[in-house]
Amino acid sequence: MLPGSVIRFPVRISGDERGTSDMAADYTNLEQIRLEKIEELRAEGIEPYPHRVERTHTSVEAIQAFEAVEGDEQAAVVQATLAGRLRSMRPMGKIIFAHIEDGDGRIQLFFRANDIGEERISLFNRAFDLGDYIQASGKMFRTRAGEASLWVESFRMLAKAVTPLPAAKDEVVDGEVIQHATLADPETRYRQRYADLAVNAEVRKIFRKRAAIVRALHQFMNDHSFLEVETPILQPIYGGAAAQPFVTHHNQLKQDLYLRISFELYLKRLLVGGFERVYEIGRDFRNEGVSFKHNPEFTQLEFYWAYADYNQVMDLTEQMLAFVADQVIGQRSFTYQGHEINLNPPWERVELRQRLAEVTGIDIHEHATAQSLAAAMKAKEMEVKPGATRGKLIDALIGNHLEPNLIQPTFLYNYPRDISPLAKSMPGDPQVVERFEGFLGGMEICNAFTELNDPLDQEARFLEMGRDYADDDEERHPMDEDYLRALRYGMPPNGGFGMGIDRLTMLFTDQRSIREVILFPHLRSRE
RNA sequence: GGCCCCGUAGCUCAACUGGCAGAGCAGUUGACUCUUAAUCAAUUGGUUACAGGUUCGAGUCCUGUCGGGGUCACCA
Repeated sequence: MLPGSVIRFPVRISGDERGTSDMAADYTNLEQIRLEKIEELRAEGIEPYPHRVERTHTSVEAIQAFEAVEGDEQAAVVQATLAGRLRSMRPMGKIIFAHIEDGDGRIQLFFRANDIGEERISLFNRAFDLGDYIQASGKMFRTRAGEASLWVESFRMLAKAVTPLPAAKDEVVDGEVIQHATLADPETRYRQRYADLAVNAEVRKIFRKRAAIVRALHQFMNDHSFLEVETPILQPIYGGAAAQPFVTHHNQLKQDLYLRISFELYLKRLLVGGFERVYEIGRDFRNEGVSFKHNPEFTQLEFYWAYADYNQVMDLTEQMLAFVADQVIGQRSFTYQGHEINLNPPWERVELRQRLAEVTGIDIHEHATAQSLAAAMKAKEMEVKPGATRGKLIDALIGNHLEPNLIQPTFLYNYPRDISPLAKSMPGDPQVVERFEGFLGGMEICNAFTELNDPLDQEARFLEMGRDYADDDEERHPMDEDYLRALRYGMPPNGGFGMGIDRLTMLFTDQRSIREVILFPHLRSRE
């Protein structure tokens, strides 16, 4: 908070004032009761939000330490101070069983009036609620029911929760927490992700796995001598992909800027500068519709590899995903939406033209123009968007007829030139470029090509885009003069690669919606 | 943006063709010294997303708005 800035304190509303102020929180009955408990604690000289914690063990550490010496008469008892959030309470008169949850897991606490006095038992029952953070000290032991637990000698409040967690009850069976009537409404789960995470352990698992995936990718790239770099998110000219950008504005410079739609053009400038292998993992922003596989901001890995071509990039892609699988799930195969997917190299490699002919009966080689291809598609009763370029028609064929059925790892290669303005043409066939896309689980997850490093050809491609795309087509690539200047200094032959990390995470976590693998997915604002 | 579905207690869900808005869990009160979805008894809690309309009567039917989900378009 900056000095001098205005801080607005929420005001507690009661009685007739309820609902008349737009500034204060509106407390529910349940919250009112807990606010009263806070006052009660303070009245008894207990601070409900103390500064310091004296944790000695996490839940898992305490149980492990206990089990290591359990049954050994000579060994010292395990004394532990634990901290965590109250997740269950089972008071039985003058004893209480409760579970707290910490970052590692759950552990049971056992309170007995004989040890801590009826006063403390009563305080716990009166003023402590599910969701509160507490600290408890005592000795580890095993209950008659067989659960390693903490026999509490003292406890204190660490942070009182005002709002109850949106969960009813949990059951632990064989170490797995089974949720009974927990927070399920997707809207609330995404808008209040903190509550979702607090209550749904399997959601936390998804994001741990996501972190493991990103970690594995960093490790793989670093191990293969790729230099991690950071390039601008705010760009005066956007490029590197066919997408609409977000526009923002720099006040002092009086300049409009775009949020990047890809890293490509900046990373390739670095190859001009002499780095041979560079990569970046970061956020792209695309001003487009949202869907189960599109979020306005998403995470990508891009790398550029000097002296390699798209065939070598295909090989590296196979190794990379096998490595990620090994690191993250310890095996090469996993289930995605009921399909068994195996990431063992090699992937199926099939030429785009051949697979399109097999599936649709249309040989794109026989249709050199958009008109001809559109006619062939119409003859098969396929929908054809008026004004689409040949490349866009082919793209539609891929999306509608190939992609959904590409469940097992598959590379489609050799793409039409006009939707690949940054890829190098095939020797002897200028209408086809050395480009491939990788598919998994019916989704495209990566895109790569032998990068175009001929500055004159690149300039021609930019001009082609300008000619073939209508002035108001927002996907039209703007001419990037500075990028062309960079290419004129000479860029080594190289293979480039881009992969969506969100979609990869969907696959590894068996999630159908991208919102399940993004902590705070974009939602329309309320009102 | 088009079309379809949805929005009821803190959470999960009921409420037949329009007829007194309910349950489980959570909460509150009480009982209970090895429970673990603890149990038992009692009990609080609602502008049925919002704004209109039709009707003697609307959670239910109609119109609009807001939000979500799905799908198509767009798009990786």
